[in-house]
Amino acid sequence: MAYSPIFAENNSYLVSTYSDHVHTLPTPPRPDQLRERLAQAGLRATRQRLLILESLLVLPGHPTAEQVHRRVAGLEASISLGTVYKALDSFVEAGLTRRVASAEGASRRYDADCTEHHHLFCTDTQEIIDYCDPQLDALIREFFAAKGLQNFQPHSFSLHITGNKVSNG
Amino acid sequence: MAYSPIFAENNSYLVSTYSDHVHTLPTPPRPDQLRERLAQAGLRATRQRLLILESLLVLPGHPTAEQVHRRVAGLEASISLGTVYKALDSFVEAGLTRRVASAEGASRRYDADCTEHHHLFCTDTQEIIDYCDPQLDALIREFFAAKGLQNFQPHSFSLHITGNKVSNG
DNA sequence: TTGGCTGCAAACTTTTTGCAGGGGT
DNA sequence: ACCCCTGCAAAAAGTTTGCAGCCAA
Repeated sequence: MAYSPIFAENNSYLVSTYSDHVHTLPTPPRPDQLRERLAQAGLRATRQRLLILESLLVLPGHPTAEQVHRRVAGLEASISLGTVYKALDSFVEAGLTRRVASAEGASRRYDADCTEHHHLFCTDTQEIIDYCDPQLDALIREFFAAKGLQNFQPHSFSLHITGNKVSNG
Repeated sequence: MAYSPIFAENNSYLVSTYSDHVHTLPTPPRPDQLRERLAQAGLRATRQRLLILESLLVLPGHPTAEQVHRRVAGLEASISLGTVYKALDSFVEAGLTRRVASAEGASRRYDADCTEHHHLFCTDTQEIIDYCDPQLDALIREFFAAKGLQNFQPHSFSLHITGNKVSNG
């Protein structure tokens, strides 16, 4: 069973990573890797941005700007929430980060993982769980390759699976 | 080709209905049908709620509270935006309405269609297009029936397809 | 050195809340 | 008649913006 432990961020949403194939807990990336990613995106590697990007990669799940700010502020006392918003906007524009589609919750959520993946929404706990499955990806791509969509060219697919965790599935 | 005309609501998102199988433009429901739906949900059929529910069903796509309010206010001069919010909350809680997951846009969007369907996100026009395909539903359900998810019981699936409209797909 | 980035604070948008009064059942 | 629902307005929550100064390239 590939199921990660659950992390709590205050009393907000719980998030974890769920994959039938690989299970990778976020590994804190090395500073030079962060610099590299920022440089490739054409963004300056300031202290703040390094911490913001690292937080995005490290924080379990799909943090809000507020949550990113909380973590960064813990490491670097005086960072402004406005800076976090501006940085996240830049990241999204540069393709470094995605905004996550979610129906619940007031705040926008961000995901540093720009690779294709799916989401499990637990109705009980409000968790948003990442789900990776190349087999499923292939199935969907084959379906649309065979069937096609008139007048629409699909680029990426993300399946939203709503349900709830059970003790034994 | 089953492709509906596109509707504009001011200069906000364009929305239309897209289905490979059936193409139904929202038909204004009869008042007694609206009453029925509210009664079944255990909600009082006030003038305001009838108009709000009707607007949800009639407005093309996935309107925000603001958009619902604009339409209702056009028919019933003095309705409060707060009332729209409260009513929509009740509807969601009663299962009459869903909140739509979306990454873009500041405001929450609502969908009176609680049947299972999927969404096309056009990166060019920002449209959110409904997509119905029982064949796709079956494919996904079969996949998870066969493969299963450990520790998770799926209830519903919604595929988010990002791409863009083309003149000839 | 220079222009992008930061901090701060004000403004703005969206959503929630409290309460008195009205209308559905 | 009861009490859920509405209107109003204030407040809370979330996000954007403007500008002076700073710092990465």
